[in-house]
Amino acid sequence: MKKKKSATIVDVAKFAGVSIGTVSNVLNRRNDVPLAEDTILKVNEAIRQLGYRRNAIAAHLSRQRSYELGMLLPSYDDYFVKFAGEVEHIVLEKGYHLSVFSAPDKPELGRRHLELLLQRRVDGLFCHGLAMPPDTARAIVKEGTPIVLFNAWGWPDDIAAGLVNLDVASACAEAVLHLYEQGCRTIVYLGNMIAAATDEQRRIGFEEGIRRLANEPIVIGMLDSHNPSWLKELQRFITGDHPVGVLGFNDLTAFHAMSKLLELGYRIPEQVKIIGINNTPVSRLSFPGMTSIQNPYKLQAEAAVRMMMARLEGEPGEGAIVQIPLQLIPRKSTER
Amino acid sequence: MKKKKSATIVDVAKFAGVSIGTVSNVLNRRNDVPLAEDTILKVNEAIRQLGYRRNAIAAHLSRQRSYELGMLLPSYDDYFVKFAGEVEHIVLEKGYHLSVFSAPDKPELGRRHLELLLQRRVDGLFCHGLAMPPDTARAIVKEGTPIVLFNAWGWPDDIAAGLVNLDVASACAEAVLHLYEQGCRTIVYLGNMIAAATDEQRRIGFEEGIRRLANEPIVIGMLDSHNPSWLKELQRFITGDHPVGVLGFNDLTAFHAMSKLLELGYRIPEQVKIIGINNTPVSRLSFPGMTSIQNPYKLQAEAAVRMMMARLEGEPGEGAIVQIPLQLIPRKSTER
DNA sequence: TTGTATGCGTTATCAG
DNA sequence: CTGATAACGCATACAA
Repeated sequence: MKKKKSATIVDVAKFAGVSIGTVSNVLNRRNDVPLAEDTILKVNEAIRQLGYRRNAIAAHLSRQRSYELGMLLPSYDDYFVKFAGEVEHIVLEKGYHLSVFSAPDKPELGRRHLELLLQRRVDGLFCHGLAMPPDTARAIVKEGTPIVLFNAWGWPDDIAAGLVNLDVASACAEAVLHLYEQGCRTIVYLGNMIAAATDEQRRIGFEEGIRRLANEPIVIGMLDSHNPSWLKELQRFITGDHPVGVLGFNDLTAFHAMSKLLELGYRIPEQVKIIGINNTPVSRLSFPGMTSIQNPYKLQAEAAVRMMMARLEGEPGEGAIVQIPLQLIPRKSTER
Repeated sequence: MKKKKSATIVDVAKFAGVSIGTVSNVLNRRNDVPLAEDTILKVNEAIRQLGYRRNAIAAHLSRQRSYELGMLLPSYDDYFVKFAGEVEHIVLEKGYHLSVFSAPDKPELGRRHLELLLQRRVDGLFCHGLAMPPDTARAIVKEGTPIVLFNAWGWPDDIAAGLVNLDVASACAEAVLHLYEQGCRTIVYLGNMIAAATDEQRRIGFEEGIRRLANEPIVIGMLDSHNPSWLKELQRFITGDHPVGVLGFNDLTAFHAMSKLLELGYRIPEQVKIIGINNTPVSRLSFPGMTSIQNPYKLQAEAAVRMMMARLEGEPGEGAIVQIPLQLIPRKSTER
């Protein structure tokens, strides 16, 4: 119950009848230091008996490395959590600890998180493009802490140790084409102006898709789900000649639209076809099943960690840029 | 770019022309040590100029406290993430850092996480009842690290510094009554045998609700969503005389059932009424809107942190037990 | 009010 | 192969 002080390396050394340096050596199994089989046994036995547990704080101070990595997220949304979980898992295998923070639209809170991480002397930072302004990032890197950015579209590429962007734009363009192929002649993007930078990529892709359809007679619409009249405006597009295609900001936005339309009596996919983004459980479980865009967070996590490790354990090297492709998952909501 | 070594307290002292002890004093603004206004200014100026940032690792080693708290989760499900985020936010205000881990049904991974946290000398642990076996918890507490348990139903109450359980059982009982009041004379629980301990609480509450209806002529059913035939079995309950009430393991399970039934042509809420648990966005956005049970994660987080802080900063005290009430949110899916 | 000295638990260097 | 010993950066009694 009381703060019973735990055994230290000194206790172990005493118990095993060896010196503290030796204990440290068997603890860290350093390959350039040969060890007697017998010593190892003695030390391990002492560790067991005393219930010794290495003090990571002291080790980190001595080593001048924290073996901690930080991650700054804009929110704890489904996709980010999965990404973070994946990164956590991978870096754990490599002996690192991941500290995750999110600062939902609170710049001031974000700075506090960052300061905390920096005070903890994290060895590196994974950072979403929305979670930190570019010049802050540049300053941190200049002071020696590598940063791997993800989903930082439009950032200057001289800042980070790496840049891992989802190719959302291409996926959205593909989605537009898919809607066209399924018979839509009116295609609408239902966005989210609050999440500006994220929204922009979807818009860019949407417009790119439209551009590829330049010679076709289609009507396009750009709506925003934070505008109270989005539903009314959406209804105006539904004329009856052709099905209307809707690409939502994410699965939830798309699902919201689908529910509202069903409630109003529209038939999906006959009158309206809908596509979401992120392929969350709701898109799979809804009726009708909702076409969505799979977000390969695992791939992205692997790429991000690879970059971080290259910087941490290898050469400084160039900051690589990687585009992660997404995949359209067709379901009932866009069938012909 | 290079690992430019950052300024230390020594540099600051030199620059300000004071001693290192003084710098430490102004840094920590200890109230039993008086300071000259002038010294404070000089030191702060030096800190600014040198871009000094305190090394938390060294401070923690010296203080013999890590100001880090750990959290062990069974998964990164929506509810847990929100709870964790809330705890993180609250403890941050109090100067603590929260490290969250999840070990989706991997006992071995869970042990590694725990070991890591212990090596980092966390000051305390928040732990879900599913994330650690009771005797492990007991051993840790005996060695001096306080544990606050949450959703650890059925745990012996002598272990932890505190126990914060959601009163899921009562909420489920209430849900059963709600279904009855809305006209259901057949009431079915659609569970999840994989999440045994969690499922059990729902079962207990469901059965308690049924018991209160002991004098009424009702048919009850217990199904499991992991049994491939759950949907067929559920259909058998739908005879047409009265609406059938379904309580799902969580929103997703309930939503899944609702979608499947809609697909088969059943009408909701006329023929089947459905209740989910957790009140996630999908329950609000679905059509028809799905009645759900609100999980007050913020309340629970506050209670958990309060207990932890009492143990950390105050007296050892008794391990309190708190039951957090949940709230039924009625929507279309259970209307008469 | 400020400075000095010691300790925190490890790692790493370098003689034995 | 093993054992002293000096960092690591800071906090804190205690002396001045």
